[in-house]
Amino acid sequence: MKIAEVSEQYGISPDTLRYYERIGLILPVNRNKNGIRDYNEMDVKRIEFVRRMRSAGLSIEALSQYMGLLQQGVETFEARKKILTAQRDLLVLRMEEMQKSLDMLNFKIRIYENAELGKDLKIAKEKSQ
Amino acid sequence: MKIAEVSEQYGISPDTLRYYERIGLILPVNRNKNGIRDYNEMDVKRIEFVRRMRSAGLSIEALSQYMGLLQQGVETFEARKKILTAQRDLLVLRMEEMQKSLDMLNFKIRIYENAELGKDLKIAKEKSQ
DNA sequence: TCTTGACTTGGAGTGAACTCCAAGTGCTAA
DNA sequence: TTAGCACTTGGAGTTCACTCCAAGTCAAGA
Repeated sequence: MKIAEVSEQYGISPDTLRYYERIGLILPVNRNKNGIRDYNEMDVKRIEFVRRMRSAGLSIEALSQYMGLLQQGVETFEARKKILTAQRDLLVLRMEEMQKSLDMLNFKIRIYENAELGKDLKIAKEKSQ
Repeated sequence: MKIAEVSEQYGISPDTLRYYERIGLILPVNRNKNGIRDYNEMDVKRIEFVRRMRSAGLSIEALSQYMGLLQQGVETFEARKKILTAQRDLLVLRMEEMQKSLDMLNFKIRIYENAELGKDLKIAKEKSQ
């Protein structure tokens, strides 16, 4: 799979994909005889994971750490789990915060709706007189 | 209320509070005779709102727009509601994305937990022989 | 054969949101 | 009255995460 296809499939620009490789967030991708990147299934799976996690707000730093450990075999299991659970806990906190903000937004929106209703009622009242 | 107290209370640095004022995200705050900012209840309420919304990921741009309209009286009700509902919808989308990421994270964590369990079982098995 | 287009590289540039800094002012406590 | 501290300002610097650029290579199609 070439960079353009991967880019298309996951909505990550080729520049970003190369950037991820450059900073070590994803492993160096195999090249064909012309030096063109040829992403294999494993690469693509990892990119999918990274995309998901980035879209949830995980930092590149945390992901880089995790992806690094992935390369170092079974003895890093515990460390990997630690990173993932820490990130999971952070994510849950962020979501709780967001829920509070959502409630606040909905509350305010309801106020605007009621205000409109009030206006309508006033208009209706005026018309009825 | 002085800037240090507001900063303390909402976990926003004095620099950030001044920055918000500078870019028009919050109104110019009244000063005492020495030119020191003296936040009133209204200021503080707005700061609280901004903090909540920023922590949920709303952009400063969207918030600035909204805060601007707040200053322009009743005829901006509709526009304000529009901004808030648009932001609410964005927020809901983000939260849905995050939920998917959370599911994925939990799934991976469970794998690590099971792997550990497997290791334990293997050890137990070795011991029993 | 020539052009087109996708790719390569290293490095520079961008935008959002802060964060820091230097120089200065003015209350307060010793 | 002098030291210390919290504040003021405008502007510069930082961080994160891309995003763009110039110059070059290569292969396939007209």
